[in-house]
Amino acid sequence: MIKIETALNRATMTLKEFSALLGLSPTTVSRALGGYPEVRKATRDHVIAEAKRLNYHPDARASRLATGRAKAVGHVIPLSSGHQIMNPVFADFISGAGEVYSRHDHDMILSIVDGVDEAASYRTLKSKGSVDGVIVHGPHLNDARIPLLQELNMPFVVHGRASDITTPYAWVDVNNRRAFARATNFLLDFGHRRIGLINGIEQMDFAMRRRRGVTEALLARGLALDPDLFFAGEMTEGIGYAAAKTMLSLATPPTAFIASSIILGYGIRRAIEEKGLKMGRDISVIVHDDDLSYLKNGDDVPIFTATRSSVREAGRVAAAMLLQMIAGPRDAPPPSRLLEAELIIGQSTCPIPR
Amino acid sequence: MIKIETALNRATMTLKEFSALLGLSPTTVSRALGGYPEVRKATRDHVIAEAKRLNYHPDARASRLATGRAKAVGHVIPLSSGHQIMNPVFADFISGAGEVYSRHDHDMILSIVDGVDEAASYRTLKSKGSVDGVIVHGPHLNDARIPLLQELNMPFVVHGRASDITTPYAWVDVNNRRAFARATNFLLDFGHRRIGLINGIEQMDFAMRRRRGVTEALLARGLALDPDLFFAGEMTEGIGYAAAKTMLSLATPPTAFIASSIILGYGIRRAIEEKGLKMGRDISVIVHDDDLSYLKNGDDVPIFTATRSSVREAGRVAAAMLLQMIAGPRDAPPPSRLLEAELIIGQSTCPIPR
DNA sequence: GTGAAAGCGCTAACAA
DNA sequence: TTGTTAGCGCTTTCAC
Repeated sequence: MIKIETALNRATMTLKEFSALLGLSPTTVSRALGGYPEVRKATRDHVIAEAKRLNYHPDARASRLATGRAKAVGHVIPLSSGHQIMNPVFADFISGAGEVYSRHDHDMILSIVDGVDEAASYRTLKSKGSVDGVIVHGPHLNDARIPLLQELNMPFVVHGRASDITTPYAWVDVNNRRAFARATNFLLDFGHRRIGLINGIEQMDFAMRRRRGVTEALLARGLALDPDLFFAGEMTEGIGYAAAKTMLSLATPPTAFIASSIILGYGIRRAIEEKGLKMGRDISVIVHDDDLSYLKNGDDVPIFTATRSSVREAGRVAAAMLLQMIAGPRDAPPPSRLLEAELIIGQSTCPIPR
Repeated sequence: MIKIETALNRATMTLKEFSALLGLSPTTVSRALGGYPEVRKATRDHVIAEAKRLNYHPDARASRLATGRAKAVGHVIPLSSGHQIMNPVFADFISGAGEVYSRHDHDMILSIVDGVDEAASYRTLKSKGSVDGVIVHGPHLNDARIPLLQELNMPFVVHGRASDITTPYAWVDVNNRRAFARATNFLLDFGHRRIGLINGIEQMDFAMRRRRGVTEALLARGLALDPDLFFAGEMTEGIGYAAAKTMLSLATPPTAFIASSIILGYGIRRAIEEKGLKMGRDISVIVHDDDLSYLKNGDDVPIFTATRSSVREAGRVAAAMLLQMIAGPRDAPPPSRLLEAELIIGQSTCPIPR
């Protein structure tokens, strides 16, 4: 009795206390809250209303132990690729995924694992049981995490793909190859022949696909990607600037650029203007970017043409996919989705090459 | 017996199985692994070695229930301020905090709560018990989360401060006021008198402090901040561009700018160059930025002068503080740290105003 | 439709 | 120093 009195004055309450308060058994209350069918509607409604009124929430620690499910999903960021988490694209993805998790009452756990013994980190993750599944970020062409997670029988969804891996696995990716082929064709149609490509590091699967999109489009018109007009590196302003500057100093400089990120684009613009040229008049620039949020809300950035797709949406899709894999049978074939990138044409592309 | 045989072939093992394997009691093993003193060194070493060899890790769900501690920290991001998570500064902070958590075997939980009923979200968080404490991001001047968390008796550390709140609470902040006062003095010393300030939204505590730093420095020389030379808004490229463009069109335009973020800086540069002016020659720009990682690794961005401080370090400090609060007595006075921002002077500041 | 009771795998008194 | 035992708060058979 005393217990019940005090329960109301505590920040938190147990199922036993709460059910005693309602004059019901813990079992019934648990079932009512858990959405199990074998409860009378009136009972359920009453339980739910009272839970809300008294702010009762089942202790997540206890239900995790009892069910054996963590109700949590891990997003693992290798510390080595420190740039990964800094990436606004990553933040957007996470934010989309987070929406889905909170809708399904799952936690999102961000683990920064130091690359030293990545395999061990995943083994630990599995055996501690604090997540039911993971999202794999920034896959390399032949990413070791994929076979590892398969071996551990840990459900996972890859954001992107690992082209060198042939066994089936679940992934969600944006059609990078196509987006870059389109951008290239767009420039080619306007007569550009010398197109500079400034890309991300090519161990990353997405960067490789983007280059392939460019080369394929060139090839289709009997052209090849001039090594002098190609650069792959970190996607920073400084790198974009340096790469563009070098290319612009060539005997026959490019008449257009394709850049793998908006940040590279800022650098490229700097190099162009330093040469006394003007973007959109003297030289075309197409910037690929996956939904960079600080260019949203009515920003007027006419000097960029962007190929954008909602990475946030990709996050939502991947999260939903993973939750389904966790809930459903483990032997279902891995679902995957290829999202088409949206192509936005702005004012900066000059129709006629200089 | 059979149980033990199979345990080795399973992905995961219980304490009971593991301890039986070693011929010890579960208690002893638990103590050895948990670092409790009352275990013979030889025993502990053996247990640790075997745990490693057999990849035994205690089930986190069970230990959470048994101890009543979640071994997890929450970072709550209001969805309303969607820009929050997109922010590279936020990513850096998170990454620093994450380092500390993984060193202390704590999980980092990212919750995206929809701003609709934020209070309820925190109550739920508390009563579900899936975190031991939280980090509060992006505080407003009079942030409602602070009294709420205090009422809930949930340990928390604020990244930044809420100036209108007088009750003591734990926070970690960069000295924004001083950084901006310094930047202002720097420009004033070179003779600048018309300095444009392009700031973040002023409900955010950091933005208010930055403006205060500027006005105080001006005031100390008998000057005031001209309303025409002040703009506060979202920190996007487009906003920076628009604000700078407006100011540059004034009858007496500014001879220098101070910008609250590198992204604003990119926009300001665009406006300047569009006017046919050149940064660092015709006009000075000082950009404040908290360790924007994509300007790191040897980037050569001479046109920016930046006041930088390691937000990553702030993340580390805040995380360590919170872990200590969780572990220690609840009645200790809240610790707080004011980190000084590093001032980096580059080549873009022209000594003589135009 | 509801309740009693037995775990989930660990930790922490208390004993030895 | 080690082991025995009783929970932590929930879910889930199994009876009623």
